[in-house]
Amino acid sequence: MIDYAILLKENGLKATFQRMNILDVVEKSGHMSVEDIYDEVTKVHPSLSLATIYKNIILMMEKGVLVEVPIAGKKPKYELSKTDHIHLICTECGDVEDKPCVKETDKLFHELTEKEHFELNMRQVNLYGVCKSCQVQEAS
Amino acid sequence: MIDYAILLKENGLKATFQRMNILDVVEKSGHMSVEDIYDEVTKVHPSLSLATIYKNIILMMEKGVLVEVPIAGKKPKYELSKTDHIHLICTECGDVEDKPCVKETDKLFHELTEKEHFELNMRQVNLYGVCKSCQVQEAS
DNA sequence: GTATTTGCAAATGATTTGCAGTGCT
DNA sequence: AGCACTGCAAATCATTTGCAAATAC
Repeated sequence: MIDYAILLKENGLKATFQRMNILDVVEKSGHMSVEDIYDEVTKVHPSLSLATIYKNIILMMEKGVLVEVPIAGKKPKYELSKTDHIHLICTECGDVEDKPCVKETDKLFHELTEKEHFELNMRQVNLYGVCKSCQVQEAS
Repeated sequence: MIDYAILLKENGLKATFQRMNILDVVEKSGHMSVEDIYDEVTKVHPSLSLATIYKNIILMMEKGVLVEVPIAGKKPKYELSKTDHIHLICTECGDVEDKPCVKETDKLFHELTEKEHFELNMRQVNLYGVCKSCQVQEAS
């Protein structure tokens, strides 16, 4: 369990009820769109406005608390900043799952960018396909 | 030089002047946003409407002629469908460059998804950082 | 107490849609 | 000739902004 108040203050942001709620639902679900966040948070905190969510996503991204996960053909999702990982994205149900980064892959990316004199700051690996449970449903 | 008329017909689309112009500018530039495409194409074909670009991007994506490249914090870009590759994305100038896929990486992704019983259809690897020429400019 | 943040409502911007006219095959 | 495609204008949807009231520290 993460202490969002500390996380926010460490990053120079006031620990408001709204922000802690946003982080809470994002952490629980893993990956959420703006709409998803709004729907979830308003269950607990019905007066929270969409504008506040937009403002805070931008702010928390600037401070490095949240990261945007862009997805081909869909609205982006947001996740808490964490160690590098791979996204398995189901094109049927839209679910996003994290998998630990493969060490060798990492090394290859570094070699590639070094050769190009490209200063590498962030990696995003998206693997699109059909997840196990959607395959089962298709079969029926 | 690609024959866009054939490419379109092979994919069940009529070879209109507009579509060929869109494919032409995308192929030349490599990666373009909707806005970029509009600006370029209207130089040659001033009456082409934004609506037509939107409609055709969607259609050509459905037919597998174009692919969307989602980019964290920016509008997506579009590219011609081609063999798998890695994107080096400069966060300064926005430029996107293709690099050939690393074979070992590919294998690792397959192993990972097989273990998960995830049916892998498409990979997108985005490496974000600062390109060589932007580093030079920053130094000055 | 003060600076930040929130929520509302309005403004902007991006994308989509409907439809009459046009063009590909 | 016939159906698919285009371009326009209007409609819709997503995101941003300005500002007065509320809140964290």
